[in-house]
Amino acid sequence: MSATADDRHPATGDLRLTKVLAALADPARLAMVRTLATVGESPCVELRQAAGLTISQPTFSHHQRVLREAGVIRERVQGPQRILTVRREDLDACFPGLLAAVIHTAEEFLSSRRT
Amino acid sequence: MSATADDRHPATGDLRLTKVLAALADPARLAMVRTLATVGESPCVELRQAAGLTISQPTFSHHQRVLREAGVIRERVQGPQRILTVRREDLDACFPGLLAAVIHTAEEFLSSRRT
DNA sequence: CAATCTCTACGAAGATAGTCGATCTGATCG
DNA sequence: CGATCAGATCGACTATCTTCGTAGAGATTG
Repeated sequence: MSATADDRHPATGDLRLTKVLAALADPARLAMVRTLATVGESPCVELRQAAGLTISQPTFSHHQRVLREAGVIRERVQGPQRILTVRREDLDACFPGLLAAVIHTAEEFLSSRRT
Repeated sequence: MSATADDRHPATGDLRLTKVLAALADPARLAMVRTLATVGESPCVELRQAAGLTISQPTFSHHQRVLREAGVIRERVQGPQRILTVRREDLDACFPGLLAAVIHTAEEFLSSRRT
């Protein structure tokens, strides 16, 4: 409906809260988003390492897809690799405060060892 | 570990973000929480109506259980019925801003007809 | 005690999600 | 072109979730 849609990423106006929450309601994906929000942007391989995930590459790719289709992250092709970023502005526009709350809590997770 | 646990409700310190997000990542449960946050408290039957849910009574009871076990709502026995409330303080203590973000968005949902 | 009202608990059936190994595509570099 | 590196896609398997009808448990009312 609005901008940003390119067949792989949902438009900003098409984001749905239940989908975003479902996308974030997984330890692996939460770690991905939290790490991505911290480092700004990152290609898949590096993110998988940086997030400390021990999952297989196809599984990572699956989670990446869930996050992308929910509108949480964006993919940018750069040479042979995909650069991932969090769709901060779009998420803040649709669900004000949500991302901040999730990320802030997620950071506390790191230090308090709760998952 | 901390207070509030009574075998049915998790203690405040035991709340997990992924569980809370998963509990909220369902249209029916989201409607329950949003409505409950608005009316303050309500027994099951009234909440089911107020939230505009067309699900069966056992299904409602199931969702109610998911929310309770995630620590999102609290049940208080009053005569033959259970009074439900949102665990605002506990949620705000563990995940600052999360509940507000979800509820605020949910209210916009009502008027903009997006689900 | 019987009836009723409010919910819980118990399967069961169908759908969805997470995981992986194997394979494929697409870009880059000799 | 051949090799390689970065990911995507394809089944397949398992586990969990959603939903319901039926039945049960606890409180209140006659």
